[in-house]
Amino acid sequence: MENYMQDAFLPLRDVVFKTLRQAILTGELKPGERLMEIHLANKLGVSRTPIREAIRQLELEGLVIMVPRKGAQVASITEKSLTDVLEVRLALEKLAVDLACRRINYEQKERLKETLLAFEALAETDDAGQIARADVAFHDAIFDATGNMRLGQMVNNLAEQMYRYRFEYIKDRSGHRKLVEEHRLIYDAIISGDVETATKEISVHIKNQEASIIKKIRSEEGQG
Amino acid sequence: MENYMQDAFLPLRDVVFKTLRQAILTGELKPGERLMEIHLANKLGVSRTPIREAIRQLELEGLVIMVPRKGAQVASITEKSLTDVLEVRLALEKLAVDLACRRINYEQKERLKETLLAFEALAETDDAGQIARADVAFHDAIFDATGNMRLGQMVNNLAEQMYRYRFEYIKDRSGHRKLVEEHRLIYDAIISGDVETATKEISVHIKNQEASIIKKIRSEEGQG
DNA sequence: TCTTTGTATATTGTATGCAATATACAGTAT
DNA sequence: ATACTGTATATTGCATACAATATACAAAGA
Repeated sequence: MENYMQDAFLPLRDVVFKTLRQAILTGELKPGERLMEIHLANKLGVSRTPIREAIRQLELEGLVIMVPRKGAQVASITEKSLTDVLEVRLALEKLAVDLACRRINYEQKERLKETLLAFEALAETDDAGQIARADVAFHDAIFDATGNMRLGQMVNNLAEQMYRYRFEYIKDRSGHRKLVEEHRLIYDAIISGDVETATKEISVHIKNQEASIIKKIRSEEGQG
Repeated sequence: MENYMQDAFLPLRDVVFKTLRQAILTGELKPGERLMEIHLANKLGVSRTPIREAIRQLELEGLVIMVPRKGAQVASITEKSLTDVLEVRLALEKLAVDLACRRINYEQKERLKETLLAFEALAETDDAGQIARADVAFHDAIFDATGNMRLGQMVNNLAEQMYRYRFEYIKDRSGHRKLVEEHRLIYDAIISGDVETATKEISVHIKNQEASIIKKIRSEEGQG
């Protein structure tokens, strides 16, 4: 936790922000858990000021919720909040592939192909972390092709809020073949400029994720 | 009344945040202008701490940009950043009217009608501030009908980034008739559940705004 | 026993002090 | 005159002290 030397050039508030975000997304900090400033400051070896500023950012990202005079706690994901987020995310992912179909250039096609092949190769392995990163890289290549950076930022922010459950649909290898197939269909559609197929396939892709995450949430509610 | 009580207990950082945002959106603080903590603290009669926290929020909202160790300055809107934002906003506004068509209930229809009539009445006047608020109320009623709060938040955040130019298409009374007509078409489509017409008309509505804002930006660039 | 109230403690909200860094400007050398 | 450099100033980054408020818990009364 105290190894922020590697990012020594960054402001402490950003280091703290990244540290806390990571802790939330990996489940080290669990939904509902309170984020107490003094405690975190001691743990990370900094003062309360950068902790406070980091918590404010996390709030804006939707990862924590703040109650005035009571402090912050890790946001808990309800099925409703998840479907709300996914409803918006689906619309933006569709927009992204639509724009990508129309605007992608040669270099971007090359890069998209690289990320696709990297993902396919990693899908044969069991390294869930690497697979997750390759998945992000593929989608980032699509956003890059849209030429609209803000769109990519917004979708990444929405996607981040369900990273806590991302491993669920990556863990079981039976799903890998399906993921690879979905990516391939999206890729082919974008390369050939087929807007209709691209938006249809990205919808399938997102909805499959939604289904597996909701399944996970329900099972957690069942036992919790 | 409730609002008054809440405002009285609102943390200073939120008061400062609202104050600075208002100053930016009204043009009192101009693009490129530096936001210096001590200066603002003296001006608003508070310490630097709530100023800092407010500036961080403004950064996350895209209204200011921060340079490490140099401070914050009011974000300047380029034509590219504006079209990027509007591209995303259009997709989300379409999603909103789509969902509203399918999900709106009786009370929400009543409220939507009220906001429509209020806007139509105010469009006859010259009070640009009131007209702007009525416009926001109408769109908020649509978001309310979607049942997806997050969608409304996100669109409002995007819309906020062009409030600086909002008065441009409200000021000239010749445009009022067009605005009223557009609202009416959107309203009718939502009430009758006509998804196709609703999304088409909201597109027209947004694109008209885009055109007038871009016109304004270009004229500013010309003289500035 | 249950409720209420008072008090001690914990925690956040705000102000301020100090250190690190950037900026501005004068003075000097070329 | 111009470029460079050193110093003073301005400004942010971080830490800490103090104030305001919420929380927990115990004691007292119904």
